[in-house]
Amino acid sequence: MSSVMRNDVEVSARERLLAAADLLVAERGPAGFTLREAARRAEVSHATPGFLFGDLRGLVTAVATGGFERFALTLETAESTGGDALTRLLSVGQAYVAFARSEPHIFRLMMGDEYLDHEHLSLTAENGRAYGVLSRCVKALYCIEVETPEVTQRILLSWSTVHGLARLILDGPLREQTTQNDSFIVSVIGALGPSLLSPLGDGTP
Amino acid sequence: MSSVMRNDVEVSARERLLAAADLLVAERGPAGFTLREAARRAEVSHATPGFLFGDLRGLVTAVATGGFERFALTLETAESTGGDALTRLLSVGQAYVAFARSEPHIFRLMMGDEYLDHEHLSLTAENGRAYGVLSRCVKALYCIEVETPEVTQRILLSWSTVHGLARLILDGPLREQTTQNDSFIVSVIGALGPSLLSPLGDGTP
DNA sequence: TGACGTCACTTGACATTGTCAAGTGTCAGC
DNA sequence: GCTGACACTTGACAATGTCAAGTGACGTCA
Repeated sequence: MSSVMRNDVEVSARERLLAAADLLVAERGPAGFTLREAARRAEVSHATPGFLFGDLRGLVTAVATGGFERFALTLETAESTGGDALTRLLSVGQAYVAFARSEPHIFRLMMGDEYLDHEHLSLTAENGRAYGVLSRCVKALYCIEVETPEVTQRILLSWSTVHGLARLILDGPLREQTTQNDSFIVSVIGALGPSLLSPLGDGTP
Repeated sequence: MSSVMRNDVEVSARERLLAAADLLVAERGPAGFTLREAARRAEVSHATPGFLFGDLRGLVTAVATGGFERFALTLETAESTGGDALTRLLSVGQAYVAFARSEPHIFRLMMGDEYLDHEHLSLTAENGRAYGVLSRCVKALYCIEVETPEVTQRILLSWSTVHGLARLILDGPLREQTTQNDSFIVSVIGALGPSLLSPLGDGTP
């Protein structure tokens, strides 16, 4: 029996591994992550991660799943802060970038194709929740219920912009700039306004 | 002597390694890349990559440098195709996404923070060339010579959008969709038009 | 009560990897 | 002919992911 008492509750190897892996990814990033180091921190034998999660991708995918959960929650919270449709959409965009900045390695892991097991992780479903938030905000913007191709275009425009901004900030190009303060981010996202407010049908002549 | 004749010219171990590494990254991606496999393909000993490029990051960084060169060339070509300022900017945006789609692994490597040796690679300089293209296009849009903060905001808006679109297509979220055809990409990038054409000063009240 | 089986791991082993020290052969210059 | 630099190669090491086999606690049924 290798389960351990912590705060008077028995914590399974699985839970300890997941917690250790989460911390390890947050510290070193997906590339520096190691099954054996996770095992060491969780105080289990070196083969336990493989036994419990199948393989490296299995554990990493489990970590990503937790990230998606927090991510969706963050966006949904931002969505519910009120204001008009555009305000809410911009809030969600800021929350998107803020999440990426607060958990850079986890975000990279979630959005990177290389480490995840796409068979096991229902990536579309997980992203679906984030997409749903954006979709609702954009539809509210046009007081429309269904997602026409033109609405999809606007959703993807918003998604691309905030996603790109997040990645540029994380992955170098915008890393060192003083541009990382919030007002800069708000400004760039806000510049999307005219495109979002232009009548549907523009841009697709 | 381990240099090899190919087409009557002597090819150094360095060149063969670089070519092999390039191909290997293109095939397997940065995560699947291995020094020893590159050495095998280049028909040099297993320690040669380390000897010539310092370490893993050294060789990977060299591969990325070649990618940046092709990337900048692609954007500059798109810029020079003529048309008005907005047309040129949208062309550059499409070229940006097209490059990412044509060399997905190399693009991921170039834009990923994890594998590159930022000390050795003048990333800012390399990105500077791509940034320069965008900057010129946006400044032309407003018939302006200097890059004011408001212009910077528009440049970053454009950059974020095309970069985000590229990554969403590469890294999952938009992967399976039929949305990958060119007209879809053109449409999303084109939707940026109203924001870009709105007078400077909008969005920053 | 005791044999049996299952669950949740652990132990041990293996091939593969990045890296480093030391060796080797070739060639230019004196 | 000798020396030293150059451009690698050889050999070794610790670390990693993965897999087969072992282990011991626990529930179940005879």
